[in-house]
Amino acid sequence: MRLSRFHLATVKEVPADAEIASHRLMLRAGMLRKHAAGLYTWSPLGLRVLNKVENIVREEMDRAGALEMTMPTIQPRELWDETGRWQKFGGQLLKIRDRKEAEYCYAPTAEEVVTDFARGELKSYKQLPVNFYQIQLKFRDEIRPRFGIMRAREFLMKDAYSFHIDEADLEREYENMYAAYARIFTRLGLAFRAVRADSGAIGGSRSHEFQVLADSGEDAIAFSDGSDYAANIELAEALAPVARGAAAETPREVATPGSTTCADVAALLGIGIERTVKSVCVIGENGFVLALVRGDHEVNEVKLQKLAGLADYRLANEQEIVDILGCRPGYIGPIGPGASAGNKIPGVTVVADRTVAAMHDFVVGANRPDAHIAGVNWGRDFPEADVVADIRKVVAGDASPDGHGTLRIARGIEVGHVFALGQKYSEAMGATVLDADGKNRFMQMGCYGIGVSRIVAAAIEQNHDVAGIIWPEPMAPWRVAICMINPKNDANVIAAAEALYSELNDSGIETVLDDRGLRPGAMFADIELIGVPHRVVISERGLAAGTFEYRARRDSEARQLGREEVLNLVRGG
RNA sequence: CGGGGUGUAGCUCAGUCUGGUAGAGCGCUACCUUCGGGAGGUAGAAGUCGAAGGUUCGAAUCCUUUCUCCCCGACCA
Repeated sequence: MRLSRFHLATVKEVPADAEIASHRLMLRAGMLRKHAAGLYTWSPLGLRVLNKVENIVREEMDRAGALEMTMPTIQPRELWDETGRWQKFGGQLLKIRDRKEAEYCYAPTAEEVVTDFARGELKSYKQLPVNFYQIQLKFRDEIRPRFGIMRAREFLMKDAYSFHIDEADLEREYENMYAAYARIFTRLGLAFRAVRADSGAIGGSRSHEFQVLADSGEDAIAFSDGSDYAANIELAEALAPVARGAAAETPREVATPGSTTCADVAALLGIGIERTVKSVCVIGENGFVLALVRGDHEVNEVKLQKLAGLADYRLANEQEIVDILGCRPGYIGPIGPGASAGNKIPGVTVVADRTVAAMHDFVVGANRPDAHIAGVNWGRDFPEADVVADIRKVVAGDASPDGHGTLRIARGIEVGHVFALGQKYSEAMGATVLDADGKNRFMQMGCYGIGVSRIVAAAIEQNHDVAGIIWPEPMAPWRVAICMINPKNDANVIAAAEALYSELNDSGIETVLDDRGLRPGAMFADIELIGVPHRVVISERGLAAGTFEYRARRDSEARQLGREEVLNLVRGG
């Protein structure tokens, strides 16, 4: 490609609200232009990169035996009613009507359509297993699109769906896809980690997310320093602590005016925050629930949702708290007015984190303004909790759930997800095949997603410097850039550049020739910003000395080298 | 969904409080000088000031309505 014929549209300034590196750099490099919240045009430069990612994903999916196809982006309501997801998917589902007022949605995913396809096509176990996939735009009406293409509303996704006669074969394909994903992200040159993920209310057998490690990631992941354990923090188990210690103190009310947080109370009393307990008020199916975690811990919403009656819980508002506990937030606790073992607070279910259930001689809110009670103990000063469960987020330093090592916390960008669905969709939609005994059986299903467009942003988060993007070679728009210095002054510069350009392209190395006639500084700035891995500079000076200048994007200095040396470097990678 | 902010030239933003008829930098066009790290000069083109309504002799500026985009927030009591 000659840059004079390409639409390279770099800019120096970007909107102040582009906050993370990948968003800023994609805008500055002219890869993206926004039209509305979460809706972007991919420029020719952006698309070159996106296509690189897409092709690697396609190659590895094909290699893993999956079959590419394409399904409609506009999908009829009837199919979504079969699984109940027309309602359950919520506000992220974009619903539209045609001229006859018939209802459709723009696909956020394609389980319904692929299952509809499969139940029509697949009649015998002999046709199984099979794995269908597509690479296609999806639309999810995100509450808050942000970070450019990282969390856009319209995005490019590879979605695959596999069908099996039994769980064992689903398990085999799950492993197959897991391995294919690892190959894809390795080939793309990304630092990633596969982590156990929440399988949600769907109740599938297993689920793993592939997370690209980056401080700007929206997900938190926990991993052990002593084993290969890694999980999304939503899922990571906090191990049950050792048995509760014996009560040593007696309860005493302490005045804590203005101290509404555990940290405030601990500081006021001169004790460690790990001796305080935090009370969170939520409303579940069966009414008011007081969830207790240690003062320095946080409630894990996903874990809490899994408890009976809390699937659709919400936080209580201040009025509800006052009505039930007779006290405003800040001084809430599990102790009723009488402070005795038999004294339950009417209408309140107490759910204690396992860590809290093992505490003794601790501090809780008094359910009276400006007061806490210190030195309290379970079963003596108030009843044992109605439910004891793991409801807290793990923190760095917790023991690893597999018993080996301690946990650390890192941030990640979810770029892939593999999921064993089981029979959720095949049952809901009646997708059966005849087995070897001539009996109808619901197919076992798996689904496997990759955020193709998100990978582009994630790669930039991991690979950039002050000058711009540093593409991993497999996704670079071009492998080599040739820059000419003052070509107008010396026809030999043009001749040498053209010759090298032809030779590289002819040998299959994607090369861009900067023939725009810019001054060197502007030219170098552009080539660095768009992240081309190898740069060759051809100048009158260099030709006189019989050398080209070579610099890899990650190098700090350029080198003057002979033509053959440059060719070897550029080819060798 | 709640709270806050924003909208002026292709881009980034001043100007709005205190009403008087449109500005800067970058980019773009032409020419001159430059030419190894985003050059300098000269001359230009370019905006129904988000939209609608109102107040006023006069509105980017004040008032009302509405839309857009952005940020913060479930909350840790």
